[in-house]
Amino acid sequence: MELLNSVQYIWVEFINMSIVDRKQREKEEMRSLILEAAKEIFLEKGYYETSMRNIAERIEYSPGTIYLYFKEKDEIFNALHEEGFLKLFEQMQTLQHVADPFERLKAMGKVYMEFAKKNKDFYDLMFITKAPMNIEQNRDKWEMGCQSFDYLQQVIKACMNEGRFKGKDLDYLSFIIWAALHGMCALNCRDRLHVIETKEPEDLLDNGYQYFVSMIENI
Amino acid sequence: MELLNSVQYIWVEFINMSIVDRKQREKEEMRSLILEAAKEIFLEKGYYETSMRNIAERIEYSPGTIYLYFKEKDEIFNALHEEGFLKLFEQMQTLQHVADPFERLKAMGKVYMEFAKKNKDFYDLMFITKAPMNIEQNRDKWEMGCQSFDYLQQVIKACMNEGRFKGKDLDYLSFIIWAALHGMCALNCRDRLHVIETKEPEDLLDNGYQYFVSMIENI
Amino acid sequence: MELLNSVQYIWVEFINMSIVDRKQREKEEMRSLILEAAKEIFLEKGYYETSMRNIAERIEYSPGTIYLYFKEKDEIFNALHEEGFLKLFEQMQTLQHVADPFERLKAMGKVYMEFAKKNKDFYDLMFITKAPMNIEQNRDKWEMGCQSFDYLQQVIKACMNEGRFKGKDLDYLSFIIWAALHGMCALNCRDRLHVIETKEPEDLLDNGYQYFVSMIENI
Amino acid sequence: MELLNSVQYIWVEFINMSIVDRKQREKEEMRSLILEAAKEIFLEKGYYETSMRNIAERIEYSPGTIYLYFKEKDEIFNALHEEGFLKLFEQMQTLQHVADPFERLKAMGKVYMEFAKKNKDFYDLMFITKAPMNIEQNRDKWEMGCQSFDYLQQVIKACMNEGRFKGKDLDYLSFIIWAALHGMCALNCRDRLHVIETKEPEDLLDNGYQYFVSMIENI
DNA sequence: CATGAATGAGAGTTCATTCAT
DNA sequence: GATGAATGAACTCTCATTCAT
Repeated sequence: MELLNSVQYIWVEFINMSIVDRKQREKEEMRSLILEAAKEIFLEKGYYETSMRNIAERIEYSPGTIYLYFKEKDEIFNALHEEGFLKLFEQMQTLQHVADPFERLKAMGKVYMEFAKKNKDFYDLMFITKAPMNIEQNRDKWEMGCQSFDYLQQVIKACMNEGRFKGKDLDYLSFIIWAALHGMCALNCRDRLHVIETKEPEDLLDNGYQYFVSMIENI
Repeated sequence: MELLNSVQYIWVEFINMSIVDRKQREKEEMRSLILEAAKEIFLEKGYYETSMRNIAERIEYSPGTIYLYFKEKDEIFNALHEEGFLKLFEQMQTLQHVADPFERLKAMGKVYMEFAKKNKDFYDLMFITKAPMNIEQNRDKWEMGCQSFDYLQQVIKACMNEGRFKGKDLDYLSFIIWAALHGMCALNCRDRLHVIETKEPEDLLDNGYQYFVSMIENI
Repeated sequence: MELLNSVQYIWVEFINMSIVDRKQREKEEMRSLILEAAKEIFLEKGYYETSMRNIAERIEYSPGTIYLYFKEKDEIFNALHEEGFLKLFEQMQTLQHVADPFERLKAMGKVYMEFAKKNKDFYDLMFITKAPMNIEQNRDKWEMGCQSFDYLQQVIKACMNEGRFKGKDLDYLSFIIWAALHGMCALNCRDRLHVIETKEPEDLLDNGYQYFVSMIENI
Repeated sequence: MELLNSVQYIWVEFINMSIVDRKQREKEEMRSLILEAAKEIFLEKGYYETSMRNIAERIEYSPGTIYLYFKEKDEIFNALHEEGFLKLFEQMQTLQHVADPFERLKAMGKVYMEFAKKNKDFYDLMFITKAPMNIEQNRDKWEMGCQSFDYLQQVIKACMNEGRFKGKDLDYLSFIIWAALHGMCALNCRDRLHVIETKEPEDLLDNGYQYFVSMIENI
């Protein structure tokens, strides 16, 4: 009898666990659903034209529902912002095995540009959008941006330790490298590449990267 | 009698002409007045804080009046967009006396960056903002952008004719040059330079330009 | 000819004046319309249940229209508050010819109660409602309340100067006199008089006033 | 066999009864828990800041749960209203040993005012708030108010039987007495005592009571 | 030509209440 | 019995735009 009770108890616990799990999972799924919709609309219309109502309509829920998952509009954008950086970090992880620092630097540039090409929405949000965020969120936001930049600087420093970029200042150098990449990505994000009518955007970005490499090799 | 009629007719026509002229002139003046006000507010507060009411208040007319001169809000911003390009063109004019094409290219870069530094909001509107504009307006917009780019390409071509940038493709080269400059300006415009905590934005831009020069000298 | 011009000028001025006047008048009328509606709804439902939408619906205008006449919800209530006090002051004016201070005090009580009986809505707003108002508005609000109370105190002081209310403190005395009147008015305003089932509210107030008089005669 | 069945039946009934009892008891406990939380929040923040969610959070149940014990928000406030009267009654109980009716009347006034001072929000709810309650609830509400008033009248009648308040009408007299007390309490509740800048609210209420006593002694 | 009153649509947000689980 | 996700209606307030005058 006692054994039976024990078994029953464990069984019930197991059931409960799986219910809790499912709820948890559903909650996560809903958050993702909202974030996905927000991201889409954001890309289409920009920060200011993206409304809570828009997002709610797209996912076919009532506006109030969103507030069960996010405290306020900015929290959504903050979450997207973070998600974007995590995604970028993740893709940068693949470069850990590249031993030579300059090779790694070039590979980073490639990864960065590929990310920007494939995730225009995220890229826009992370590096272009000027959204009014409250202080606390802003700090977090900067933190991820700073981390990214710090990582770039470490790699460039490693290059310098190996004798590259002689006589250059780390900050200025990092800045122009980042800016050159960002310039290409940003022009693409905001559809300015059509100005160059004789080449396709895709083509421009790919060859732009090659020229970028040639630039940092000779600077 | 007939002669008299003819004379009268011509006279009246003349009068009418001058009235039409005056009306035309006044119309232009009013448009300028509105644009000026819109520009001021826009430069102070940015696109989304600039409302038709704001503009009307500043010029001390009623909101409705603006609609007699501009079909809609975006038409005003389109006009500002144009004004921005004219301003940039104008500043580029000062370089006409620079004979050596490479010197001119470098000077252009400087002018471009100074413009972006001193007119953050114009620059934003011209090269970053993804404004909700209708097709017709968009065409005009592209035109000015294309003109700018064409001019850049001409100068680069002149450099190539002098033996610079051997083996490079004009389009790709123009693109990376533009992108590098734009990258720096855009990061500044959207307040991303604070990520680099050890240097001031002003300083970064100035030295970034120097490194940019060094890059295009060695590419 | 000059005379004619002068006459024309005056005539046109006259016309313009009357147009300006009419506009002014219409503006005032609209404000009154809004205030009237707000007052009604306020009396029916109280401060918190009175919404801008309610008010707009009642006057059959769009919600936005109200904002052309009042900056925000509280401004409406502030205006009503002020209007109420002005009305009360006005009715108090009729007592200026009452020379004897005690007679005037009693008359004031009567006027006060009549005001409360006939303007339950205003009275409620002025002396019962606890609305969240911003500081600036609050000061104005208190000012009118203080003025009222000061006036009451002056009259009571005059009575004391004539030998009445011997040995009493002016503040406490003023307070209990005001409170006794307010108590009757407030119970009426919030429909508590039905608790006394054997008398009609009207009757209670009238005779309550008589008993009040008898109280202050003998205190 | 039949006997056995009977016994079984009774036994089962007994068991059921006790289950029903327990359920009943638990239900009561839950109601109390909710009311207690509602009261706390209500006393802290007032009616309009008290939301069903607040209450649910405080007792660590879900909002839906509350609806198993109360049909709607107002039912909770009705219950609180009742509790307020019970509390007041209870405090009045302490006066049962005061034999002399006039002494008791004066003591009642003191208790009433102390209650209002110490339980501003209860007092507000009981005697000032114009709550949006349905008819049935309203009847209950009146009942308690009427009981209170009846009790006051009984005491005053006893005074009259002893020769006090000669020639006065019971209803009018009860009314003015109640009103005088209520006036002081209500002005305090709704923060109007600050109008009297030279005295503290506490002080005003205490001395106001003394003057009230002096009034009913001499009426 | 100019007005300015008015609108309608929409913004972010809150909350009492319901209901499938 | 309890949950908590979801809703729908409400809130205050803003703004581009229209239109009778």
